[in-house]
Amino acid sequence: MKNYSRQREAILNVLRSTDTHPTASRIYEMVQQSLPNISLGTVYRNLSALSKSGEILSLDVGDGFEHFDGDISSHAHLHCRSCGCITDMPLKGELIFSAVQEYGFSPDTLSCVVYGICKDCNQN
Amino acid sequence: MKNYSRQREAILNVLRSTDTHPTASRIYEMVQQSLPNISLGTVYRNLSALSKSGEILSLDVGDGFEHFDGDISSHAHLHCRSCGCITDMPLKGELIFSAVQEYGFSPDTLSCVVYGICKDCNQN
DNA sequence: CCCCAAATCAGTAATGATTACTATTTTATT
DNA sequence: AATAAAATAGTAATCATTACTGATTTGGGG
Repeated sequence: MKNYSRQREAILNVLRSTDTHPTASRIYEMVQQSLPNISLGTVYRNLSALSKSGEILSLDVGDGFEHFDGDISSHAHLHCRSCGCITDMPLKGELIFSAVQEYGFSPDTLSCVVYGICKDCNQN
Repeated sequence: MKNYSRQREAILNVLRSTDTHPTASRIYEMVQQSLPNISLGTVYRNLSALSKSGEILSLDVGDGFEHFDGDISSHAHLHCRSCGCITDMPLKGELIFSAVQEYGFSPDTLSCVVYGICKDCNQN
């Protein structure tokens, strides 16, 4: 049996059933629908544990909030300076990873954030 | 005449004469050597202005601190999980930028952070 | 089924990087 | 020199995140 608490399962479920990149407090709100008594500290603690174990990704786009991503496949993030949205884009990390190794650096994770204006904001 | 204050000039000089990626409070310490009475708020305000105007880069590696970079040429950052150092690596952004545009996204800045273990930490 | 120890929790308090505020000083122009 | 606008030093406030504490849950024997 997995050594997961109900709380941790619920957090993981929330993250795996969205393609948004919610913050801790947004995740807190979403998990409250199935576990009304969960505490914010529990959300933070489990997000930290899941991130450390590699089951989820932590993402920092410089807006003052830590964002989380249940999709750990290799992809880049497009962050809109206007509306703040974060969208995914496939990205092969091999090229960058091999270049990195020439520096004696052993890579484990790649975080690629492109800043700009998203499609919707461009049209409005 | 540039509408730069002495304080802003000093901050820019500090950033352009190092290849480290200092935090605001480290920059504060460094600038104090030439301007002992500068205040931390002034450092933050000018870093924010310089970053907005594109003269410097703001960099977030997820260690809880905002880092700043006086080198605005296209390059990736290698962040060591062991010692916390940040080193530069040349990176052509064209490939990623052109892919991004297929999403209707207008890119202006690319932030690429590779996490792992640096050369020195690998040897110790 | 019951006990126990380890893990996790809910709730709250503390932390600390960053931002906001205010009275003063500097700067640019006339 | 006078004036108005901009920037500053110093301090107070903000708020996302982390730490803490006593209670609850969990799993493994006996």
